[in-house]
Amino acid sequence: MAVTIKDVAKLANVAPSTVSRVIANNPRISERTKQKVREAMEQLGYHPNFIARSLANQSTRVLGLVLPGSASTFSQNPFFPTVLRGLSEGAHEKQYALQMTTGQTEEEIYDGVVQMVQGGRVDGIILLYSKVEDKVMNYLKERNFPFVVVGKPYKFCEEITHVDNDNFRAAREVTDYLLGLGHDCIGFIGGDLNLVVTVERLLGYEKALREAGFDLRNEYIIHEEFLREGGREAINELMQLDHPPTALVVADDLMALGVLNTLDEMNISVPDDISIISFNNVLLAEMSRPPLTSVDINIFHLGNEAAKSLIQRVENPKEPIKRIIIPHDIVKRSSCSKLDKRA
Amino acid sequence: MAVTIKDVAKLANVAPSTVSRVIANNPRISERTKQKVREAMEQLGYHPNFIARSLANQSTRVLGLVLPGSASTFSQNPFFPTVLRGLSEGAHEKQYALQMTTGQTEEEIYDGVVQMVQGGRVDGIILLYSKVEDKVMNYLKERNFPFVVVGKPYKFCEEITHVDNDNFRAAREVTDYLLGLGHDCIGFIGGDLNLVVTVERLLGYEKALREAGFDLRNEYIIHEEFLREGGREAINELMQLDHPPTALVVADDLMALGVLNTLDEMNISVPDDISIISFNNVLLAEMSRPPLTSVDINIFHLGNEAAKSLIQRVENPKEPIKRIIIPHDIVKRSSCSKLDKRA
DNA sequence: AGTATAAATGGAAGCGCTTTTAATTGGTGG
DNA sequence: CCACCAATTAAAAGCGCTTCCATTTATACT
Repeated sequence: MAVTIKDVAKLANVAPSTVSRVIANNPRISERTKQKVREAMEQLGYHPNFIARSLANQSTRVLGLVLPGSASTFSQNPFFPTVLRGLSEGAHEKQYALQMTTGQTEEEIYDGVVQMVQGGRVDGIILLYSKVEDKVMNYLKERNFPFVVVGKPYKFCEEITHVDNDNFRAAREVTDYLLGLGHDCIGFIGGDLNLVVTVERLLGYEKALREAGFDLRNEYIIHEEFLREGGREAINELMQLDHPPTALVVADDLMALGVLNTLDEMNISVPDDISIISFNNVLLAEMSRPPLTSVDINIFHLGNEAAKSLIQRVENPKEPIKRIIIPHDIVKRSSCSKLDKRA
Repeated sequence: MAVTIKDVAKLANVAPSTVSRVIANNPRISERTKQKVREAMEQLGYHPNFIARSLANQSTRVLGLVLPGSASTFSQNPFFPTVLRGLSEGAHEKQYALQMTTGQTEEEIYDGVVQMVQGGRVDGIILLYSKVEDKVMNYLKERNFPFVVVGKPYKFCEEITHVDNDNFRAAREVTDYLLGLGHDCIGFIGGDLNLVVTVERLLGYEKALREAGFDLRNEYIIHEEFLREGGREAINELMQLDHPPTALVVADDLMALGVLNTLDEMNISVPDDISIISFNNVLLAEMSRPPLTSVDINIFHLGNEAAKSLIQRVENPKEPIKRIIIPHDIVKRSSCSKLDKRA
């Protein structure tokens, strides 16, 4: 059995309560006693037991993380480790630990969250995704358990603290940018429509086109998590149209890489034949050929702010609901060019 | 305050201890009582408090995860989310949760581990890297705290349960493969030499060359975490040699992508001018141009087995030390070709 | 000196659960 | 009809810590 507060107390000739106060650096204990107790702790190699402390305090200093189901893009997308780093640093600063739910199906994940919450394992929860109808989010909201979402909640946006980019605006800007380059046939390739981020980006794209006076063409919009096989055909179809798009807005760098790849096979050159702009600006955006023009969404900050604001909320339940928008910016590389009007 | 075991006991008209036994499904409780108690639990929406249980049991059912420092490759490498998925599924099966240490510097990470261990936060620890001299590993080994490492421990390999690929052999096979394609000038591009995996792969490469009767040429070996700028120059230098290599063994897909990119800029064609083979076979290996021939190391299994064997160890301290080798296989795509001897 | 007051520390209860030990019950067989 | 045993269930202690309340000790002020 490890050394406990009692052992320290005995050695230092004080009461356990005094030792506890020394740990908390309670001002009601004299410096002399503190010193004495600290020496005893040192000597015995004492480390406070977190579990016992948690039980007494009714607080664990642990934040729960909920990842989207395993099958999703996440499992290979560098987005993930990067937010995690942000979260991790934010949590560490305030001495919080991170714990993840594990589970493959949606149901398993939900159960995991319930366990975390009702089992008192965590003080707060971070949702690393935002889906259109999400059981987990509803549950947390109903119980009024402290949580933040990374992304924009589908509903009750004003009532849920979240940190997100302005994806709508970003998509508009990006589309405008392509428009500005002279493109008038612009396609959109997005991910899972159940994810709010996809929806937002799509809406921004549509808005920009409409504002510029263009009709939306359904054939120009492709949805799928088609990082692999699926993509090939989709792109193929797209390029077989009478007026194939001369530019594409792609909702994610990893997807864009797939698109790049497929286009190359089809002998379509980027950016000469078609321009591509994508989102996230992960490392590989810079390593692809051509390097991708991509919207840097500041993934690290997304995570970092999420952790920080959750902790605030946990430590002060009266903390008001917040919506934190992380700025984005377009990093121009070589995947977009002016439309050559000769065609 | 949440509903406790006492509330349930009161409602069911039994003692708290009985409720506890019902939770554990203790055979000493009659079916009739169990039923009664379960109904009460249901009615009150009772969920056991994990913290209290952990305190009483001296066991948390939480596994600690130690990631390499944030600056490392990890933060953008899809390796990470994939092992995590493997770990996560392995842990979930046995109802364990995962908790991460957070910390940027090596010192911070070490402190985090000590907190986890001495603070009784976790029952076991998984090291997601293996460095040449690792304070954390030494600490865990010394304390005889249950842990496994993903990768091969630098020292005490026989005394530490670990799960790894046979990277030495894989590198040899890969090099032999290139040799078999007629290449006789083969370069090696590796990551951080402090990581055991880099060393192993390098050794395998060297061994293969020596066995084939070639001298090792230092100019052919590049080390750096040069995913970005650094890489450019290194490759440049390499290709300026009198006899530039006609094939490269690259220690990681992400690196290989960078290399591919740089070579393209230099107008060197893969695989016509130079063949490339890399490791890990993450998704982007398949999405690069040309698609990379890569060693699939079964990242998911690496994580999965790590979780499973740690849990075994935790639940049975007498469990013998194990070394688990996950099989690898070379996935041939289009980045390697026979050497054209015309040159 | 004597009491009021503040400062410092000790004692004990309690956080929610498990587990050991004790008590109760209902059958059995002599 | 009662001692005796197995089967159930209850009571209480304990996990290591915090914190409320009580007690002691030092300091100040009449």
